[in-house]
Amino acid sequence: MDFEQADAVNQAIRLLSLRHRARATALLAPLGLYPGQEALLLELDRTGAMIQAQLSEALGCEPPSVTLMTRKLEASGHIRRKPAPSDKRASIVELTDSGKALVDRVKQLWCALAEETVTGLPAETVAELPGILNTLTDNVDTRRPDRRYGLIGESRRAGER
Amino acid sequence: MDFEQADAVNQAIRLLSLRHRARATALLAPLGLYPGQEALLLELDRTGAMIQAQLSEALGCEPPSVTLMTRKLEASGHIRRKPAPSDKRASIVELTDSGKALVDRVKQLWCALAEETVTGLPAETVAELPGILNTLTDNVDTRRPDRRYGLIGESRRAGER
DNA sequence: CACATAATGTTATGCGCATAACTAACCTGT
DNA sequence: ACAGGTTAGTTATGCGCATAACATTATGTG
Repeated sequence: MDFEQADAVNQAIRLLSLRHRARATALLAPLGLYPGQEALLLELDRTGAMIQAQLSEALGCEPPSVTLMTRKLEASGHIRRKPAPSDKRASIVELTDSGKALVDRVKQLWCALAEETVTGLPAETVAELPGILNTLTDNVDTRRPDRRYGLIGESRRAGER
Repeated sequence: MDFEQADAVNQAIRLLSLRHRARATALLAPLGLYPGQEALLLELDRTGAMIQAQLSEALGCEPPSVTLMTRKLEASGHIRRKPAPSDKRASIVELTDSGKALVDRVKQLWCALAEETVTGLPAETVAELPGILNTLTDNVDTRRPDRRYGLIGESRRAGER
């Protein structure tokens, strides 16, 4: 692969990151949320109460990031943290009523953003999109155990058909 | 579009952003570069010396970000800033010899990263990838003049075939 | 059981990126 | 020629994310 093509790919990913995040920031601001926080709320809504370590795993970010996110979301009243009875180190995170209400609004925004994002693409491409993006992600993922070699069959991730 | 699909798209973009950037960070670290800086160097290599405002435009980030990036790259000796003769407000940014040497190494890394990223995708998909990503980007781009409606024909960006 | 090792979470620090507020220089139009 | 608006750049501040270093609790093995 020559540099032109490589740069086209890398640059496109970089710009998409910037713009998609910027758009998400703008949409979430009226709800008093910063980007990244919505992912935490949605995960709690999807899976239910869980420990921070699980959140870190699910969100794909490091424990210190989760510490800060949970602290801020707790301060704004959308989540609650309580000690885990079975493990004195861990704290269980769950949505408050305020948080549950917010999630509904976030879901709407999320649909609007996704539709806006894929506008103009053929339906077929849209259908393949999550799979393609997840493949790209897995290819550069150094967090999960290295399954970059010997990946058998399809890579599977949340949201894939 | 229902929430499941929407979330699959948004989440995939978010994770790809995180992982691709993380991988770029790891690859650039041995060169003493942080992610984002490589884009500035590559742009200078591609287009030649330019003013910060043009860099801001080309990189798709805000002027204050360019101020900091240029300051750090200047401190590490890869670029040089000198006053523009025709405009006392502006400063011209250009690569130093050290910077030019670095660019060659960055280009190699960039090719390796892109190849790693698209591993396992059919060649046809790889060929369409920059176009798809640029469409997504344009769809959520609030920076450029709003061409989200009435976009005629193809959206064109650097690197598109 | 004791002790080494692992896992959970926190604090400190640093980078990229953003917005807001500001200065200095450069146009315009009248 | 000068008043008003625009543009180039900077500083200050804040968020998300990362890594490093640390304290605390769990756990598995001698």
